[in-house]
Amino acid sequence: MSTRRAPGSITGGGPVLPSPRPKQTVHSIPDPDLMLDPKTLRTDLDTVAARLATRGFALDVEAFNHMESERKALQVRTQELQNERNTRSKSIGQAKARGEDIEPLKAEVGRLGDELKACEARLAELQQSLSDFMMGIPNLPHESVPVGRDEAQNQEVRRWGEPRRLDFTPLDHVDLGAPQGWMDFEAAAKLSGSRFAVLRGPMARLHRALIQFMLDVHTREHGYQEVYVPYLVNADSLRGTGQLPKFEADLFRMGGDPGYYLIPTAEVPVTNLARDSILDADAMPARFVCHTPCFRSEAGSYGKDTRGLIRQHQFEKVELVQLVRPGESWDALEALTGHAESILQRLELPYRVMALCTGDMGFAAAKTYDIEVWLPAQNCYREISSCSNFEDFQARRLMARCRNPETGKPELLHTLNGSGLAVGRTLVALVENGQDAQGRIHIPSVLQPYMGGMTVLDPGA
RNA sequence: GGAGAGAUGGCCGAGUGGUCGAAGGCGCUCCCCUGCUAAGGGAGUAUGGGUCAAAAGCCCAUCGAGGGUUCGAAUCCCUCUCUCUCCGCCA
Repeated sequence: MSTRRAPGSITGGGPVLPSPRPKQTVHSIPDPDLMLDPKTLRTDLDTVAARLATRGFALDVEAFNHMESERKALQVRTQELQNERNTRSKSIGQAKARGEDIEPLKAEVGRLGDELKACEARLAELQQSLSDFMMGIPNLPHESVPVGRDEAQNQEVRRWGEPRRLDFTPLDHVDLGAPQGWMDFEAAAKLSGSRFAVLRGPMARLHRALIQFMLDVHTREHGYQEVYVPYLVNADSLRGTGQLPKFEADLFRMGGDPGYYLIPTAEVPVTNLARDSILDADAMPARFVCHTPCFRSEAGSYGKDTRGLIRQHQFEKVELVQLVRPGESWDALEALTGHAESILQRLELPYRVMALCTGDMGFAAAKTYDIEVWLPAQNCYREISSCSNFEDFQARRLMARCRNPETGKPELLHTLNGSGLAVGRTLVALVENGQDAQGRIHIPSVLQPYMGGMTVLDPGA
């Protein structure tokens, strides 16, 4: 994952684990793992192209049509040949059982095999190209998404809280934390390099308190089930949520054979819980909350946010993930965004909610709200959470389905996720918004129980 | 890390080259019978894909994954993954 959006979503649901129950297999003739619905693509290509254009994605309609018509002809022919081989082989078996001479029959079917092999090979190749092509197509934006080219066209949806009026010049979190040794970037640079941090004493505790607080709110009040997951995942999982193949440069990859990747967000392991499975309707809206470290290479962000905790190779995040029935995901997105907002409200941190425009959304999202928190030292709002509905885009890659209780048939579920919240950035906001003229940092009351009753971080104490 | 065993449908479990997408049992659904309950009888019960405007139908694929042998593979060969047992080591 990179700097910007990562897929995420939320949906309502009891704190019930999906009971994955694997099952699956597909193959032989590779079914392309697609992102958009292949049927829509075939039947309504022009509309799709037009909607993608609003995101600045130029769909090569001609290339698609070309591959698709060839695929169709080839697949039909291949299946015909397979059918013929099957029936003839079957009759050979019967002839043999009757004690007839089967040599001539064998020779005949053998000839058939050559064409079949060629067809299968070409079809596999073509399916692969088609799959690669489709894997590169981003999701269709929802109609409510503002059309725009970049960040500047994002729309503010609402604002909560008033930035505090200060009668002194606010310090940023580095100036507030580093002199005390609460934040130590030099030590981190020695241990690892740039874009790492060491926290000490009360700051480390405050950081931990935030995590506990967020998990408690989401599990107790918002109906999420807490999950603990691996921080190293395989390539299949990253493909499922869309980080691969396009964004490999944003990831840390481990050496060795399995080639594990460090997770860039808990979205990857948590959403992949549903991979290759069919969830029962009664498990259905499934809501998960998960605290993990996140690792991002931040390739291409040289010189950006180099100071402080804002952009790190390693940071903690509490992630909200929802798996919902299609048709419920838009309500779920609003709910999930509200769950993330409620953390900021309780922490008394002013924020605003932005609807990302078509050009600024992540690859897999149908719609994304960014929540931006007020940072007095920067005198602006900065992203602290990104909440997205992916509809069935991720689910199609994941083969994540749920059973429709009416029809009894499996159907693709919808995935959502959002940060609830990014812990490092929340710490930054807390420190900067909570400062006073003496450089003390006031702890919001909801956090005090997690700090042993401490009400203030005092550099003099 | 060493030694061995295994992976089949929602579950259990047959199946070592041919009519097996897969016996049988369990579970589940529907129907019949039965004044409740219990018992009994019958039918159905995987997933993905193609063709089609769509449905039906037809067809293809799937017995952990990938490759190979063969006219034909759940069954034979190779590679990989995962699970279990024992030993060692560790948190």
